[in-house]
Amino acid sequence: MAPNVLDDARLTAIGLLFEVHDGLTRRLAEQLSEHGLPPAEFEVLLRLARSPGGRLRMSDLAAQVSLSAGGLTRLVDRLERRGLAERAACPTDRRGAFAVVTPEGRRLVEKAVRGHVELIERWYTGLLEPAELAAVSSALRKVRAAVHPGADAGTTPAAASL
Amino acid sequence: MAPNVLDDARLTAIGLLFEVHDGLTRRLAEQLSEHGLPPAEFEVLLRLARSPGGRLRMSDLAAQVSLSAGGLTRLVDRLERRGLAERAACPTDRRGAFAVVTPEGRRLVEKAVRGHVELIERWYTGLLEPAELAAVSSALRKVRAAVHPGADAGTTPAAASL
DNA sequence: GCGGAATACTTGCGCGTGCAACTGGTTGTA
DNA sequence: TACAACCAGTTGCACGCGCAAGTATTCCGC
Repeated sequence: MAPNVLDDARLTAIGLLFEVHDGLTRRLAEQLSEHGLPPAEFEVLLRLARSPGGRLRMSDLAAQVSLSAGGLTRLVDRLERRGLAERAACPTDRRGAFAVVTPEGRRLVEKAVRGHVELIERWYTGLLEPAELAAVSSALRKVRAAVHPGADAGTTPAAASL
Repeated sequence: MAPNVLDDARLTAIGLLFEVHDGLTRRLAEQLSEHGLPPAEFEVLLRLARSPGGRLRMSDLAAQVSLSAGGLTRLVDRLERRGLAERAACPTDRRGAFAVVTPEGRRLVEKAVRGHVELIERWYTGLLEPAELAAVSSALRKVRAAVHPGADAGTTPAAASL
């Protein structure tokens, strides 16, 4: 084991994080595709379904799901074509638009989310002791606060002023 | 807060993991692009540079970096065009091919990796107490073992027989 | 040692995404 | 009121990727 720059412990530390992410993504995507839902579309529907009025501003949604504005435009296009979401004008700002889940979209996420959560339990949360999981989450929360501002764009008025 | 299926704690637990991943990816990609390296190409070069002889079988490499065979073929094509890697025939199996880092490729990763590690320190490892980081890594190792078999394809002879 | 199944890589094709340019709407300044 | 800077969302374009089909080689049963 050469004390090489290429073998830095920090490199393997994020490597671990990334590999876990890939692995989980893969498993979860498989299950979601049984419902005809790519992961990104599932996440958008989920976030809409959780929001008051089932709606969110396009730009807030884009920030939450880490998608570019253009990417989100087309994603919502696809959802709209399938009748899972629709757009609504923003009364206070005529530039803006809301994305809104339709009842059908809501039914679909609620159906898909059950198996989804089961898989999370099987491949992630269930593999760890409760205390272990709590420790991981608390650590990740710190990191998220640093690297992913706007994770909760549009959820709290205060968040906008950060 | 409705005790809704959509607000399951496990959902927010992976959400956290995924958001951290996105955030880190974004920051790191920015730095790598200063060296003209997309993250996937950096990772491939890094893994090659760390391997004995600077070489790895295409299929092992694909498994390690979670890329499809086709995807890796083209990624190595790009590296080859830039003179950062090349292919070598496998003497024992004429179907197979090795990807090999060139000296120039090695110079580039070694140059890029310094800033890369600095950013990891700043946005991940440095944000956590040593014990905290150790706990996270130990937990993630368990998860990886479950969800990402083949994370070390081609590194140990035993791994091939799983 | 012959024929079929499995394996290692490559290629054609379609799709989702980011980036940059564009349209229309809003806010600030004088 | 007029003008400029800015902002929200959409569209054109190029690119990287997965999937499935194709080619070449190796492995296995008989």
